[in-house]
Amino acid sequence: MLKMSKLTDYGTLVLAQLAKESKLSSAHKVARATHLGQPTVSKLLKTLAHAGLVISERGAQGGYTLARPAIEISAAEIIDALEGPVAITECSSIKGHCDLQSNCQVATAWQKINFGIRRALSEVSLVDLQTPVELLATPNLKAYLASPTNLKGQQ
Amino acid sequence: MLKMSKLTDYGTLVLAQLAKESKLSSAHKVARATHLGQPTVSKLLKTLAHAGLVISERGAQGGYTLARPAIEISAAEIIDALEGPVAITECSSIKGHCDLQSNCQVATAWQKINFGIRRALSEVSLVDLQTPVELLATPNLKAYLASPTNLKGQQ
DNA sequence: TTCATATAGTACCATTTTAGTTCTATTTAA
DNA sequence: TTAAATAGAACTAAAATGGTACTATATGAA
Repeated sequence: MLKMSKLTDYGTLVLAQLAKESKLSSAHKVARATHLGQPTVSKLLKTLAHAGLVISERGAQGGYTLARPAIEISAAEIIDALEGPVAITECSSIKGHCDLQSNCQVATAWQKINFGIRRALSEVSLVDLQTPVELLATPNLKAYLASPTNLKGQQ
Repeated sequence: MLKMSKLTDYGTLVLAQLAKESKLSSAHKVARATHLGQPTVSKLLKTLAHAGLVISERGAQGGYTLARPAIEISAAEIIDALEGPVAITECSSIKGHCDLQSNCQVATAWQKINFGIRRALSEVSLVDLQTPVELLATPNLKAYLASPTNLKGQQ
């Protein structure tokens, strides 16, 4: 699976909808536009507000708006906000806190892969997510693993 | 979280252990070497055998061995075997099968990202996972999204 | 002032997924 | 014949997920 939860998927829709509006949008309005349930949208927006990705205004005529321009909101931040930090294995988030640690030969590489994916996601913005793209080429993780000094050429 | 399950993590340990042995190893032996529970290892090996990553031999003196050299077993295959196909969003695995499809502005990009991560994982082998690496550089997904024609230079 | 609108926060529940175990059947070498 | 070993299915407990409900609070406007 290695997949996002539905809520993260929905959250991206919600953020994309907010990106279209310049003014405050209420949860109700966003729900209508995205065809998602209003309570669900409300919950998502609360979480996103808590994470600092959206700003809320309470009271009548209140609502939500993006805290930053869409170009400055990354895919990694969206996932972080709605699912907690990206961690492909459990022990990659908390170093040296695993019973198997002393016997585990493979943790390090999974951690590196996790880190690579995370950084990759941090370079994709909400704008990128909204824009249909023709083709996504393959990031060559294996080449990176084999020859880390190649990094500069890739940036 | 975007993380693997514990079992996939364990499965990698199991495969790494098999890679160390030239002969058949029983589930019991692998369990001892990896410090995992024997029933759990047994279940993992059955699944891995079903996926074709290991070969089993029944009866006394039976056991498991890698179906292919470790260099030819990819991280993507391991995840596929133990968790099903990698799919960062639900609708990325089954095209055009989503209620929100007509309203969903962002599905495509997530699908592309998913595809990129999947391909990246397919280029990391079990050998890479066993070998400690110094640094994993960042695959530049955003650059790929922006200029897909850059692909050739990366391979 | 009052009220309708709207977010904040928490708690809750049903469903699904996950992790792990157990049991029976079958195979095979000694 | 028997012990060792995998095959396969079923089962259970615990955790995560998706969604809802409820109370409290803030604010603009009649």
